[in-house]
Amino acid sequence: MTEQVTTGTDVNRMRELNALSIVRALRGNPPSTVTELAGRTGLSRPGTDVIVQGLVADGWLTVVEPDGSSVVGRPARRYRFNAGTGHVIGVDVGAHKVLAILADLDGAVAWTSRLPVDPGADPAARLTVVDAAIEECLAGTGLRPDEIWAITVGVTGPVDASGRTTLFTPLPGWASVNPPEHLAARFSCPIQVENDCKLAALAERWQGAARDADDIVYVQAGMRTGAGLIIDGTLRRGYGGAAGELGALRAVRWLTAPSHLENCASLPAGIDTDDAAAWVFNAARAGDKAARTAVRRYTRDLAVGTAALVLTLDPQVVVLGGGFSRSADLILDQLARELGRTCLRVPELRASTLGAQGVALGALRLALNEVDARVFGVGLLAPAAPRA
Amino acid sequence: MTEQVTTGTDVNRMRELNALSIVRALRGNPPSTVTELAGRTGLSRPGTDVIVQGLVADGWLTVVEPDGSSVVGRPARRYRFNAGTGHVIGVDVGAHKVLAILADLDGAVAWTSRLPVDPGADPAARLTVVDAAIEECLAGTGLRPDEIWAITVGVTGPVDASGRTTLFTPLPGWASVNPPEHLAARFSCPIQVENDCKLAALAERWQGAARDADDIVYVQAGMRTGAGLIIDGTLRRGYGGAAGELGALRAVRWLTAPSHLENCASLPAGIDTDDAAAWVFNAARAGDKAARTAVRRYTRDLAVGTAALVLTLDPQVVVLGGGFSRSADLILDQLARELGRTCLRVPELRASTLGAQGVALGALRLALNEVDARVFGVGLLAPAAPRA
DNA sequence: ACCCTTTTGTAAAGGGCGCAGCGTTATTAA
DNA sequence: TTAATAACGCTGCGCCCTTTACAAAAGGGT
Repeated sequence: MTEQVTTGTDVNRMRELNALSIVRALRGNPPSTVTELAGRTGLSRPGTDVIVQGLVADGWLTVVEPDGSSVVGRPARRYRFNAGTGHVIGVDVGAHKVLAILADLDGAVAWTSRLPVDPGADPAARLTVVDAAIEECLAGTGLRPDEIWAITVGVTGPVDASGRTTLFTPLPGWASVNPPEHLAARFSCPIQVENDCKLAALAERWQGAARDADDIVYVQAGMRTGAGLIIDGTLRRGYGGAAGELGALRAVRWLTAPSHLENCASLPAGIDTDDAAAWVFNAARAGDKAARTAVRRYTRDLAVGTAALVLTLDPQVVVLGGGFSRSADLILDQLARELGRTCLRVPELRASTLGAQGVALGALRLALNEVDARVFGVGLLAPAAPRA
Repeated sequence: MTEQVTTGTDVNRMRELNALSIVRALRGNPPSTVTELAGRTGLSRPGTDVIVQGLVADGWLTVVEPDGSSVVGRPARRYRFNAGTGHVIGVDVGAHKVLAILADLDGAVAWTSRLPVDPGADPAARLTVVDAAIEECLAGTGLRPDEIWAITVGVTGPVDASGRTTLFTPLPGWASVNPPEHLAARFSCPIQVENDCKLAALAERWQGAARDADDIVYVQAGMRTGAGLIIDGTLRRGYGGAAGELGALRAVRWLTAPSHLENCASLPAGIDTDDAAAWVFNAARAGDKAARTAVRRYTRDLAVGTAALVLTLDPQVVVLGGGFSRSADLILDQLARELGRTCLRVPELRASTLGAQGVALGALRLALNEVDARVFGVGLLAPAAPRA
């Protein structure tokens, strides 16, 4: 006997689907009237009204009493999706800082907390800073832990299905850490960990430079070089979560590319390693010969791996992000030329527009995706935090 | 005003969905009783019965009168999905041959036609052979053109959204040809063109070496080297249809890899170029030193691009196909070693099991996908050929 | 030969839902 | 004040699925 293959549609399920339909027609739109919702969903107006009343009773929707905006005729009540019913948190665990953002179900940011952390801090100390950043977000908004519906944490290095970074990570000692386990003590909602490049890619598609594209290669250009891939509108992780880790291949020269900047001949002594790249980019912009050469060599090496990604995936857009994307003006033109030499079809090249917030915003988006899948996926649940 | 976002579910649509549900629960299963279908779909037995009777009346299902297989109780009528209601054709347009396969909606092969074609034939001559191969399939099965529900044609070179191979193609003059336009004169069903590597990848997942995997890199190893990518269970084409064309990147050495075989020192004079590779593989298997070196060098170059694909996509399985996959025994071990050196996580390596039929079978699968999406996608239509 | 068990086939009753239609209500323009 | 407009809200209708019940068709045992 075969297992249950497809789920038949009951008459109750139909109403559930229609309720979901109405919520989806309202989310991301300004407050709407029942007539508008009926038009968008294709349902009849009386039917829509009944469902809307039910959603109001459940707390998903709230009434907005009519303002004077109607032209003629009886002014309609408008309904608004109650984005404040639930909240999510996205965290970026970087080498020098922890950035936590708290937002409602529409993704509207309610609080941001940025705390410094010592690059050499051990995992326990780093997790303590994560806790503190999250705590600040809760305190700032007055929310309780059980009012958080999902949390996503962004870290460097590939993340496997269990939320661990087993393969490697630049953060000291981090491989043995399991952040979901740590956070589960305080939060019972779904908690995910994801690679920072992948999250930044997600953010660029959500609110950044690639809002219009479904096939995106995001290249993180910084002291570490990485990539995040969005294919057919969805973030792709690969079977073991290591998709985009092309930098591990010696031949693509991503590992050594930043050394061109660090070893620039005209670099004055005494500049910190972390500031060297910025100095070289500025010098190149000012016309310094050696700096221009260093940037050219860096870009040439960056282009090797980028070309491999472009030829493999044929994306619509390549987004250049990471710390060096502030100097995209120095990189993009040459990158385009190099790609033009090697690629069959050169995609659009764009610079990231999100800056340092990219990873945290991507974490937010992934947390929202989790909520969407659980709460708005199959049927419409009562408004409450999903359990992990 | 926003456009219609989600489609509300009417009570009629519910029955449509349930009918679809039942068809899906029956397809790919042996003939089933109403009770079994009710169990699989979660619908009630009487309700299921009503829908099944409707599907029989529409011609989607046929009754199988009870045999003596029941153990106890009244023997049940069994129902069977009428796979013969429609048929699809998959065509592989190669340099030396055209292979056409005709199958029913279950993918059961009903006729195969393989016709030789001169490697130097111009596009018109090649299309004539395609027509002839299709004609043989129709004649062999006694089907009329309007009983074909979808056709897919596999060609070498990247295929863009319009079905043209504008970027490049190894077939002489082929860039200016639009096979769908040609076939549309005789067939009004949907006609697609797709790259041969992508189709072969599809076939390996359907009936070949990677039936269990959702993340697959298919590498076609032959006189031309190419790749097809299946990510999260779906064939990915890229924004311009050029996904997987990594071979165009000089640095990955796929273009020149076969030359190691062609230029093998121990190759006797007078051997045809097309047979050279096979000779070298045989010689290597027999212990010939120069041949073993040639194979080793070939595999080393093949591994460069394969590593790039694996690191980019982190697939579960890499399938080695193409003409050289007959000699996978000589290639796979070394390929695994090379990948182990460069990749974070080495996927399973498997040899293709479909041989020369791969591309045509993949074309068949893509045609079936088209039918599934159109006829079994949103609702259940009457059993008739969809229009292009 | 008969009855009992098991499972299928079929008919009738019941309930939920969305739709169409129409009267009611609230507001603006004249 | 009246007409026009558009949203609100109620009632009856039809459809679909479910539950319940009963008849029909086998096999097995007495």
